[in-house]
Amino acid sequence: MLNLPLSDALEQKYYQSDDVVGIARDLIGRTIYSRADGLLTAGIIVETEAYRGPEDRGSHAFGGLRTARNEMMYAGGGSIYMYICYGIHDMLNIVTGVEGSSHAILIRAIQPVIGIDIMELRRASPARSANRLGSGPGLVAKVLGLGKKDNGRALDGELIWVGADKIRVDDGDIVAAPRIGLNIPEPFLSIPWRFYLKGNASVSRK
DNA sequence: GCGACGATCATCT
DNA sequence: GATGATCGTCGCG
Repeated sequence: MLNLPLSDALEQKYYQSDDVVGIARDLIGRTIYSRADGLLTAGIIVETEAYRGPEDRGSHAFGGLRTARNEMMYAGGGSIYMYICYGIHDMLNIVTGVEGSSHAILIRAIQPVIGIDIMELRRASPARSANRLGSGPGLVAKVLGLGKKDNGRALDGELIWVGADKIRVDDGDIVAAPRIGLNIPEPFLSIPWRFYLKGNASVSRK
């Protein structure tokens, strides 16, 4: 097995900013690592979506809603919020902001880097190519081996973390677009809080 | 390549 | 009882 150098985990301070949209954009090009099942997997984050706490109609915390499901959104930045969508898919979110602010970032797509063979085993049906293994929010959680059981885990380098290192990303290579799959009224529907790496083969299909 | 649709169930009303 | 921050398959031509 190749002994690749791993990037150290971003410090917790990184996640405390109130600018969830800025962090969602900054995460593009960083690597997310998982040791689920004791198996190392990692991928470059190439697509994210910001959900801005109580004032964003698309957020699970809109209006200050607080339930058993979204409780982790209020825990403060540096942990993950996981929930099940459509009864089938686990969604991986990174919580940001200070305690009580309830901002979160959905990781929509990763470009596989480490543990590609493991990711292929975790996929029920075979992907067309390695680049497509994590090209959608449900697939990201699946290939990283993460599920609702991991809700609230800290991004501290134990089970899961985002590396401090970042590949070079030109500002013009990040596209800002409306978020996917929401059924909400304007102006929230068209807010360009989805970010992705232009031309990258691992970005989710529209 | 693209649009339509069914799967499947935790969560909220 | 209705609904989703989705995905894979099917039919088309």
